[in-house]
Amino acid sequence: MGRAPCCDKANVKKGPWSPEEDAKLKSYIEQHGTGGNWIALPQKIGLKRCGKSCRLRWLNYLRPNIKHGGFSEEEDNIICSLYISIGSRWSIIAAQLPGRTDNDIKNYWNTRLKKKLLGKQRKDQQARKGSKQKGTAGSNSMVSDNNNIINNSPNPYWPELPLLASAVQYSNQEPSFNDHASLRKLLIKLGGRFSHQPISHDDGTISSCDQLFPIESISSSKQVYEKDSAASNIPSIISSGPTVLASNTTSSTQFAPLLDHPYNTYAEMLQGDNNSSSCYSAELEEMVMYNNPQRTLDGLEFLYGDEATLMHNVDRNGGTWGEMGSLVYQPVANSDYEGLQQEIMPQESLFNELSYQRSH
DNA sequence: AAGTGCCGCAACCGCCTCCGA
DNA sequence: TTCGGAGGCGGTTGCGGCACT
Repeated sequence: MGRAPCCDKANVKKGPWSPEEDAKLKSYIEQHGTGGNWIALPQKIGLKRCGKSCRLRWLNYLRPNIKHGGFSEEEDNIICSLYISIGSRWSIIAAQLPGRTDNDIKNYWNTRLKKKLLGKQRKDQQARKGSKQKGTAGSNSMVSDNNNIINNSPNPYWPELPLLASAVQYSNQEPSFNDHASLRKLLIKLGGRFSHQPISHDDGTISSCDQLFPIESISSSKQVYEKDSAASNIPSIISSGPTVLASNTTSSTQFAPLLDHPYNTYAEMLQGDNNSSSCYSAELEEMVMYNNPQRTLDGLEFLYGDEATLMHNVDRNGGTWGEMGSLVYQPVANSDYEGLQQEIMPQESLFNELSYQRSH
């Protein structure tokens, strides 16, 4: 027994909208508004269209101040940053780009931005592999790629993200993510119930944590994360990896799911139970699904790294390949600057790529 | 000039959430 | 508390235009 259709499919026109239909819909809404009922609207104005179709047409094309195409560099940056932070929440991303619709941004991402980044990333990976073979000792490749940005940052513990620093300022428009505070406010607004939580460590110490957590996942994170399908109930704005959410405090940050993980930190998890290499990728994948069951970073698989690269990093660095996981997972407890550097690295890398693409 | 393949975009589909009865 | 309708959203599809052969 399927869901009842929202309209009579047989008597509804599909396909592209004609100028006449557009005009009818536009003039009616401009005069009377939607009346709070999209389903009834097409009958009122004599359109043989589904109410949902009318809504979509209005929101994406007919309403005033809609922009199409011509995405700016700032917009690219915002889209990428938010995609990394919250995944494919196009409506939320669109809300930060005045005049843009979620559909537009989604299309732009799928057809252009993703490919752009992917192409460059593959180049970089090949270059890295090449340089590793040459035996460039010790350093983490991602860190070395981005040392300049990090080292030039005024705050070594929380380097200003390029996006946040350069986010376009829209006057008289919706707030942009021009600072961490406003971003946090937005997330609170969107996600509702978040809390600042102290972190209890296994050694009995408690550290302040300025990360925002969904309250329900704090109080019962174990139960929540044991329910695979129910994991989607976790506000995914948090669960999908808001790296940019972390404040500029020097306190540790920790991701709620890890509180109940048998390992204290993600790095520890990687180091422990080192009995087979496959367990890393399996756990990685599982946690990706936990964090973002339906919204993995589609098209950004490169952010996880290919398995060869992954294993290579595990071997070389004794399991501290947090730079791979950090895009997908939350920052684990970090007390050292270098660790934090590694966590934010991939995001920096993306911005570098954007800049690179722009300049080539 | 015709055929073919690719790409981008508009629109649809179906699931999920919200809200009121 | 439950249920059903409507809105909202993200994923997917299909068509039209363009480039290439």
